[in-house]
Amino acid sequence: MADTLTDRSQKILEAIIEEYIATAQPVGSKALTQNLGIKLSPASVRNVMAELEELGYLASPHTSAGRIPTEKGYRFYVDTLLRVSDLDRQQKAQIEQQYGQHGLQMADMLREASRTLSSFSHYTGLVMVPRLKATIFRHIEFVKLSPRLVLAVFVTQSGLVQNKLVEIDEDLTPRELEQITNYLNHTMVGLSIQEVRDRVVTEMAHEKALYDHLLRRAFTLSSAALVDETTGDIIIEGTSHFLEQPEFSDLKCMKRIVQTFEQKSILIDLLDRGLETEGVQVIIGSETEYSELSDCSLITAAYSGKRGTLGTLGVIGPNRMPYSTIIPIVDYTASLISRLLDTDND
Amino acid sequence: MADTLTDRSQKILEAIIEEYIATAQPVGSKALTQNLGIKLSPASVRNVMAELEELGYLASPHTSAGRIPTEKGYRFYVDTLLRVSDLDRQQKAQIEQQYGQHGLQMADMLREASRTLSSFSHYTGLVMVPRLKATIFRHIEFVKLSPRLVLAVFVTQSGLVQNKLVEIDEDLTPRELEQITNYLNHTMVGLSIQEVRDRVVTEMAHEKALYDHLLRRAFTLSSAALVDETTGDIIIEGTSHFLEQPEFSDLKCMKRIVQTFEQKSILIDLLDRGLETEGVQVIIGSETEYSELSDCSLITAAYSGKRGTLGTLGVIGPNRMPYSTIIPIVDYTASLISRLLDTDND
DNA sequence: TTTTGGCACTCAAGACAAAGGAGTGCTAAA
DNA sequence: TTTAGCACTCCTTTGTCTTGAGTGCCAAAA
Repeated sequence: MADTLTDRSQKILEAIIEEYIATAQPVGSKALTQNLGIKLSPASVRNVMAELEELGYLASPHTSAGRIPTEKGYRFYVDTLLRVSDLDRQQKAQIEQQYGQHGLQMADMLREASRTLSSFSHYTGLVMVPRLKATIFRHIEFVKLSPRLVLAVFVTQSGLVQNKLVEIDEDLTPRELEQITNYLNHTMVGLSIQEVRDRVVTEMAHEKALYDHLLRRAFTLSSAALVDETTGDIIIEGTSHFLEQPEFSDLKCMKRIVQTFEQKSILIDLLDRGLETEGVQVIIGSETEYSELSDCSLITAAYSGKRGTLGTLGVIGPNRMPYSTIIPIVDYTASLISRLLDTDND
Repeated sequence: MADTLTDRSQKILEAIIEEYIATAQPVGSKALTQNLGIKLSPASVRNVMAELEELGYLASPHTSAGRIPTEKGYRFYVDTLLRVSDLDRQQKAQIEQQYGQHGLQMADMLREASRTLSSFSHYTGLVMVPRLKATIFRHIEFVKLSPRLVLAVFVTQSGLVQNKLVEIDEDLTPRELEQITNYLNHTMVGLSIQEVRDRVVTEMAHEKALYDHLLRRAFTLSSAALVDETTGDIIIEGTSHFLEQPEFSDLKCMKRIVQTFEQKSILIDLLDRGLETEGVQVIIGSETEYSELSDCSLITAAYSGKRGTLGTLGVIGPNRMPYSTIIPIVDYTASLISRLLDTDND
């Protein structure tokens, strides 16, 4: 019972998985020999199917139903059997078109990416908003809201605007605020947030800074403003596609998934995992390590700006997803976003 | 057959509606006389029920089921029968607590409001983000992203940050941008956006401005930056609560509603309607004038900042909603948000 | 005149049995 | 090694029957 499948077994497994993906119905031996390209008798196919079930690639819901793929089956399919083709020119153009018209503000672009992912895949689109940490300083501005409250508005290299309320201990005059702003904008521009933070830390340690009142305040303010919210954020579009999936017609199960989406934190964690990975990543069912999503799969890819990875995006749907069509969509969207972020502003 | 109901009819109608709201089951004559406070025989109740059905307040799904309220029934209930009590001290404290911990950035606060509305009502929370038009100028900042592209970052009185990409015809030096920024921030602070726009228009018409290069540019830039996006935005939380409602167990119908939510535009329109209304507004079923939402009701209220109404918020759920408990929640949340926006920054 | 008890009627929902069918596993023959 | 045949399983569908909740109406009671 070698773990390597014969060519024939693989062909049959592939046919079963693809048929199941298309129909959501257990696949029987007869269907395989009749409509799908299997040139064997049903009986032979049955033998192979029994073997595949033995090995854990298939399962049968009950005796007299056909077979459905297991997670292991999907995993093997994705790793070994699947050939993903590139999108053809027309599809690429269609996707690209979604972004063309817009004024292309960063946040809008990411939202549009999520929409596009959803509508082209017919599943749910996910886009992670870049972490502050991963971005590059372009501009910071402090707006005084009340004597002790300052709104820090921070613009990244790629045009993303983040803002944060900062409480301060001592009142600052508008003049002082302006000086601080100018100082920071001159010294920090072009640095990554990580570098900015390092700089602030080292300079603060430096004795000289302690004597310069203004400098000290500048550093205090900026370090408060640039604290990374550990939460991160994520743009989800097309949750309603889940309602189309027959596997989730059970309302209880459906609700658990939608609630998981609303809560976001789990999805953020899953998207985070793709940050360090090159290319498209597929997470199937329990590989998510969350029981809430044990029937869901994710297809993710990282996108990047000028200097390294900014975030990830992808699609989530049931395990039974047409991987061969969705993987290129995710892949292309990620590279498109990367390109747009790169060329847009320099 | 007068359209005015007798006292007795009203009592029975009220009991039926409240029972139906609680159980989602058609209400029969027996149940009314046994458990609910109706001191009549089932037969008498039946007579009244037949009459109420005749008048259009009730309907029967089929002969041998009880009665369920019609839209007209709910409308009469909300307008005439319903006595809403204030929230008690404890509930108010509980709601307030949700905002206490936060750093209370405007956007976060609105999101939190939507969450709170949803979790306290067990339905779906809606919060409309203030329209630019309704806000008051506090600060504007231009960040140059590329030679022809400027990011305008605009902070409102209440600390809401909006930003917008502006394309410009001619290159501006950082120095010029800074001057423009300073000029606008000095002259426009405290004005409503409407006033700022008026001002820009009149000044532009003024001959003098035409000769002042910088001034002209300042006005061009600011008018471009302050164009009101007609779209508006809305924060929706707790869509998953819809999955709990037995009336939407039909997936087809469920999906239509969730898609309507995702699209947002219809909800924006509905929330817009509450802008000019004082107090809590209830929109029942087909009063929405959207067939997609013909089985949904909204409870909305406007919230306001220092100077007049900023936006609306509310709850959407099935027609069968416990209006008596939700109306005070919406009402209190609206006033709480108004208070927070008022006191927070001055 | 209003209320109530009685009674026949309706209709959805649930239980049960029978039939149908899709698919399997196994065995023996090709 | 493949395939045809066959018994077996078990879900699904269909039809029938029963049950029960609730109604409408009528005649008697208040």
